[in-house]
Amino acid sequence: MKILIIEDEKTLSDSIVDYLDGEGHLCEVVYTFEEAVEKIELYQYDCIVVDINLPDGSGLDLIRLIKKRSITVGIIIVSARNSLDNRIEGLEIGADHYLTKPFHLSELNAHLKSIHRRISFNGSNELVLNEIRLIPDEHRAFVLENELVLTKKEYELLLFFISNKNKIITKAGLAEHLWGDHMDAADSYDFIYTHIKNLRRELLKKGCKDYIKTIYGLGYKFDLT
Amino acid sequence: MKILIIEDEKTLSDSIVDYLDGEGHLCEVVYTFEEAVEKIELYQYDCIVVDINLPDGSGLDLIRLIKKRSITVGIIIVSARNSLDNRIEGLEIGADHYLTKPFHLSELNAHLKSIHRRISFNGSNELVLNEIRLIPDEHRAFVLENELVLTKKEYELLLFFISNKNKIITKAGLAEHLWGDHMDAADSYDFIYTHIKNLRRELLKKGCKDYIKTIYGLGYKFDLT
DNA sequence: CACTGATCTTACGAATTAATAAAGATAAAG
DNA sequence: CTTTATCTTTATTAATTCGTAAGATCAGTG
Repeated sequence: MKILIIEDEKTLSDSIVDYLDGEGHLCEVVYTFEEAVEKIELYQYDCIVVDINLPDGSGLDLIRLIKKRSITVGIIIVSARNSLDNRIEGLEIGADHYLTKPFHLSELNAHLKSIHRRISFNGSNELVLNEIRLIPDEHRAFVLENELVLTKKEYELLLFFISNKNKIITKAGLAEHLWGDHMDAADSYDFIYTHIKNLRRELLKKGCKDYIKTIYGLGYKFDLT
Repeated sequence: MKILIIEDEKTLSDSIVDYLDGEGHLCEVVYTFEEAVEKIELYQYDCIVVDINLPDGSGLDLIRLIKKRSITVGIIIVSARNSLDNRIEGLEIGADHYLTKPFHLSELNAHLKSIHRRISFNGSNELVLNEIRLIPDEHRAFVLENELVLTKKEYELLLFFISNKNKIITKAGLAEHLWGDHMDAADSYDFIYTHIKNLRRELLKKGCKDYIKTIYGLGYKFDLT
């Protein structure tokens, strides 16, 4: 999942990022209310983890903004205050979970999983698309009953394709989502060819139609039409 | 989209162009205030990306000029200065977004997308014209339920026709919008015939009426009357 | 109706972009 | 520390698109 962390205590945000990276998520961090607003308006995240006490504003206001703009994103509030008021207010305006500092990172992770389940598949814990079936919890993928043998990048690639089915995805867009924003324009995206090729081969090997269409000069499209 | 980049640091402008080309945009670059004024008065752009510090003037003045002339164009400011003043002034006089150097190209792209959304369609993300339907976000076009198979140029051509429906379009006008300023006045525009023909054939193949009327001696018209 | 210039059509080659394979680098596991 | 798996780079081959050129056709004009 792509997660935005809004937390001004650098020690905490660092350790969150470390942990979630290890869990296979892609994290970005901002330290202020203002930065958060900008990020949220420009990019799409699966989930945000937001501290209520920010140096230049309240996390609750950020949530209000998100709801006003009808942005769909999982929301986990983190706060030192443990007042019941805050908790209730947070959940009332649309947050999904509330964590009181200090908390165990595994708690955060559990909440994330619950959000993941909710957004990825409606209740079920599988993601089915024609003959393809993903079990994100377990990082596994099937074509009918055959399990695909995928590396992490290949799995992420497939997941990204599936969650953007029928849309054209540029190589830069792929790079941004799978490799984060640490890419330079000078870099070439040649390695993507390799991953695409490997994913295609594995899908084909397990008897899957080639849904990954190349859009010459632009990118790729996972085409189910 | 057709985008004018006004940035005197050649390294930066080059990498911007590279990136945006990859995203399917058409870019032109100028390096000075004066050149920018000239371009803006002569041609039409969907968006400009303007550095505030230009060798012969201020990007802010350029924006003022644009507003004074009531030219409609998306404006993204790029600046090394991070003073709040500049930012506020830029946005106040009518810029849409502000980027502080250094920035990631994906950020710029996100801003462009937001502008694109605003100008392309009012709320909806489809562009419907009789039996033709465009989804600019996805670079796709349909005739009723049949998807058209178009190359980049063909798609752009169709989009340009549609956004200038019922207007006469000269070959020079077409060349300017689809090929930018990389054309010499001495060049002939014969290659346009080929693209027009290919587009017509694909439209016809998918059962579309021939809306592209030839105006002998003048150009073309996408005629819906 | 024939002439002229504009437009259409077709086919081909250069340039760009993508796919593949294999080697090298990096990271994870034993 | 060694081994293994995964990721990235590099080089080669294949595919697609764009634009050119040349001939055919069409519209306007005297």
